[in-house]
Amino acid sequence: MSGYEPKTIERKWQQVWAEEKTWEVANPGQPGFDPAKPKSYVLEMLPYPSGEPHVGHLKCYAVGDAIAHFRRRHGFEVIHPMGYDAFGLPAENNAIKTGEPPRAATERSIESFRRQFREWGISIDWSRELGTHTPEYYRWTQWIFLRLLERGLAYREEAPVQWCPKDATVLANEQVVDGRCERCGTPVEQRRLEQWFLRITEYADRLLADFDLLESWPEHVVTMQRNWIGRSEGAEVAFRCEELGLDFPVFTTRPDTLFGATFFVLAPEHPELERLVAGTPAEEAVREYVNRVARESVEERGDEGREKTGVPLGRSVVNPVNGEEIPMFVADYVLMEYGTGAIMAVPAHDTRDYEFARAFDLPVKRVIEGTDPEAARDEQGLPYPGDGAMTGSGRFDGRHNREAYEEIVAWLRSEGRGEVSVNYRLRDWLVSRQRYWGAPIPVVYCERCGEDGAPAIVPVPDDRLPVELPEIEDYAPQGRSPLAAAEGWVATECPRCGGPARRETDTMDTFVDSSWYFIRYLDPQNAGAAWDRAAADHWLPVDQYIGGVEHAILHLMYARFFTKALADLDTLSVQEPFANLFTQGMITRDGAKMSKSKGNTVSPGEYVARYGADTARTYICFMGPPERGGDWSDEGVEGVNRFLSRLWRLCGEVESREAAGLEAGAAEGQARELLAKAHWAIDKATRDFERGFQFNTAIAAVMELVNDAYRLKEGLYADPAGVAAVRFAAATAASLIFPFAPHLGAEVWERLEGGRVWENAWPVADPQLLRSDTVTLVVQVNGKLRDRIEAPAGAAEDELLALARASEKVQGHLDGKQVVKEIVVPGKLVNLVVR
RNA sequence: GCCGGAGUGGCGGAAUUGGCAUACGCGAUCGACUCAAAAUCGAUUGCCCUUACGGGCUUGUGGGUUCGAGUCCCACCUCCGGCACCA
Repeated sequence: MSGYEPKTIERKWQQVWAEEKTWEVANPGQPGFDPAKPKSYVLEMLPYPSGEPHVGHLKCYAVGDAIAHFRRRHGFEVIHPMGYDAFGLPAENNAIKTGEPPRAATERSIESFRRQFREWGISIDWSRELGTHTPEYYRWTQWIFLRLLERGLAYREEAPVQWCPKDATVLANEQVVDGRCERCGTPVEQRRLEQWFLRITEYADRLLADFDLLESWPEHVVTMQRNWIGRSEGAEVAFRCEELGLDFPVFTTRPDTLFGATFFVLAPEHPELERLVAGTPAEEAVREYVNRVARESVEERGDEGREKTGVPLGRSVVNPVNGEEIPMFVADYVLMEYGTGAIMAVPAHDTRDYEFARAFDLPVKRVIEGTDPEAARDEQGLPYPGDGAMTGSGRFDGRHNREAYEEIVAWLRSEGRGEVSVNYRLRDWLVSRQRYWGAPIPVVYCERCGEDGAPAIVPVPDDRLPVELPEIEDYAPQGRSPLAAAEGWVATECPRCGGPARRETDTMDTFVDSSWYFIRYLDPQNAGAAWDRAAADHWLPVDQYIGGVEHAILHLMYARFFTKALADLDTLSVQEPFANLFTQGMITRDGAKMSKSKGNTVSPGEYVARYGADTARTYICFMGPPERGGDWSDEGVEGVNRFLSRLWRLCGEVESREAAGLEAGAAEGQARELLAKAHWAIDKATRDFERGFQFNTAIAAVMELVNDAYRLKEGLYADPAGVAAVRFAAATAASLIFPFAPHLGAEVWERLEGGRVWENAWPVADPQLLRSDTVTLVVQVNGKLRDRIEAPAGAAEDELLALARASEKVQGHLDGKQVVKEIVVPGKLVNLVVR
C-alpha cells in the first residue's frame, strides 16, 4: 500500500457524501423521517462571507462537526445545516472602493466558503443551505419585522443615537466599544435622529429570568449578558422645585441615603433645563456649558477618571424626606439615557457625588455609620458606599439601613413622593442603518394617510413582500441611505389609500437577519411561511450551539429576544433558542491575534492543500481545550500529520496479513495488552467527549493506542490471532478518530472492517478488558514516593501492607524509626508514617 | 474600580473524587536504515548533586489544613477577557 495521500482519500469520501446526500435529514411528515429516533440540533454560528474562510472558521466547524458525528453515532438524528450571514458593511465598503457590487463580491465569497466546507469534509445537510441576502430569506426577515411592528415591539422615534462618521450610519449601543465604532474604530458622535428601534427592554426581565431554562452555557457569557442588561432595583423619588412648581423625579438605588442628599444634578440634555434658567443670571453660563458638552465625543465624556465639571442653576429643590432646600446643578457626569436624567446627590455615600462636592465646595452629610478602609479618602472615612446604622435621618436613626429601606420607600409612597422602580442599563435595539447592503425596512410613508402634516407610517402588506433591494450605482453613503437616490424605487403607492407614498430607505442591522436563521434552516424552502410550526417544534431548541465568544452579548442576546418575541406571537413553542452553548477560543499566531496587517494569518486552504483536511482539523482539536485559545504551530501540524500517517501505515500492514482466531475474552499476553489498550482508549475518548468536548485528550488517547500498536506489532504479527489484535486496534483507532479526521477514519474502517464507519454505533468499552489482574501499588513513607509494587487487584489491606513493608527500598526508609500510622487506599496506595 | 478566567518542563498542554506531577504532541540529543540526505523506526529528555547506586528539589509567591495538596482554605503577585461617571 502506498503512503498516506490525503488528497486521494479525501476526494473519494467527499464525493460519496455529496452523491449519497449522507447528511441530509427529513422533517416530520417527509419521506425518510423516523419518529423513533431522538433529534439533536447541532449548530455552528453561520459565517459572514467576506473573502476566504480563516482559521477561526475551520476551528468552529471542526469542533461542531466532531460533536455532530459523535451524536449521530449515539443514535441521534442530527440536523447540521449551514448558511451565510451575507448582508453587511464590509461588502458595501468594498463596493465603494472597487465598484464591484456587493452582491457579486458576496456571491463570490459564498462560493469559496461553500467549496472549502466541502473540502474540509464538514457533514452538512446542504439541502438546507441559505443566504440571508436572498429575497427568499429576507422576505421573512421583513415579515417578522412587520409582526413586531403590529405588536408595538418595533417603533420609530427621535432619540439621541450613536453615529459613526466614517461608516456614515447609526449604530446600536452594543456596536459601540469604548466610544468607538466596533467595525472601523472611529470615535462615534451623538446625534438626535429619528430611527427604528426594537423594544428589547420589554424583555429585560425575561432575558434575565430565563437563564434558568438553559442547560449549559459558559458562566462568563451569562455574566456578561447579565451585566449588559444591568438590572437595578430602587425607587423613583420626586424632588419639587417650588419656584416653578415642577416635580423632578430621580431614580436611586439608595433611598436609605435620602437624608444625606445635599444637592441635585441634571444632565446637560435634560428637557427642563431651558425653562429653569431662562431669563436668570445663570442662563448664559449654563448654555455655554451645555454647548461645550455637546461638542465632546462620547469617548471623552465617558472617561471615569476626569475632573467633575458643572454649573449651578441658581435654583433649588426640596428634599421630600426632610423639607431641606438643596441647590441644583447641571453636570455632564449625569446621563440623560439612564434613569430620569436627574439625580439626588449624596456625597457622603457616593464617590462621584463626593468628587463633585469637593470640586464645588458643597456640604457632605453622613447618614450611614461606617467606613470602608479601601475606598475612604478623607479623615471622616468618606465617601462610604457600604451599609451600617443610620444617622442624621430623623426617626430612622439607629436602624440598619437595609432594614429601614422598605419602610422608607413605603413612606414615600404613602406621601405620593415616590415609588418602587427598576432601571436597566439595556437600551432598546436601534436597528435602522443608513446603508445599502441590508434588508429594506418594509414600510412606506404616506402624506395623505398622515395627520398634522406628519406622514403616516404604513406597513407593506404581507402579500407584497419582499420589498426588494433595488440595484443602484452609487453605494457611498451621504448621511442618508444610498437607497434614497433610487428615486424610481422610493416613489411608490400607499398600500392603504393608493395615493403617492415614499419608501423607507433605511435597511436593517444585519444582526436582525441572524436573529432567526436557525429557525429558517428547519424549513428553508417554504415559500408560503417563514417556517412550518411542526418542523420548528420538532427540531428546536438548538441542542448544541458553537461559536466565538465575541458574540456573547450581541448576537446571542438578540437571538434570545427574537425567540421570546416569536413565541409571544405564537409561532414558536420554545422560550430559549440555544439550550447548550459552547464558545471556542481564538487561535493566535506567534502569540498575537491574526491580522493581515501583521502578516501572521494562517490560511486554512494552504494547510488543507499541503497536509489534507483531516490533519488540519485534527490539529486544531488537538492544540488544547477548544474553549481556550491556542497558538498555531507549524511543527504541531506536522506532528498530527505524522500520527495520521502512522495509523494509515498500520492499516496497510495489517490489511495484508492473515488475521484470525482472536477471542477477546481469552486473549493473553501482548494480544490482551493491546486489546486492553484499545478498550481503554474507547473509554477515555468517550468520557472526554462527554465531559465538555475535551478533544485534545481524546485524540491523545488514540495516539497512545497507535503508539502501543507500533510497540507490540512485531511480536503480534507472528500468529493470526496476534494480527487480529493489531487489526482491532487499528480499526478502533479509525473509529475513534473519525469525528476529527472523517476521511481517514472512513477509509481505514472500510479497508479493515468493510462498510461505513458512520453507520456503526460509537464503540463501547468492554468492562472485562478495562479491568486488570494486577495494580501498581504506590508505596509512600511520610507521603513521599519510595517504591512501586505490582500487587493483585483484589488484595486486602493487610496483604498490601505486608507487600509494602517487604520492599527493600521502603525498609531503607524505615530503619531505626517507628511506624506511627499506616494508611491504605485499596488498589492504589500505602503510606507509612514514621517518626 | 467592579465582574469573570488563567498561571504546571525549552514550548502547546495532561493529571476525572485530596492519592504515582509533567500523559499526548512539539523541540532537542543519541542510535538503526542509507554512499548521503530526507522520510521512517527505536532510545533518552523537569531541575540540581552523583561515574554509578541513589538522593534532594519542583505546579506564580507566602502561609494554613491533611498521613498526603497542582487540586481545599487565607493573603498576595502577574497575565488575559468583559464592563465601566448606569445614580
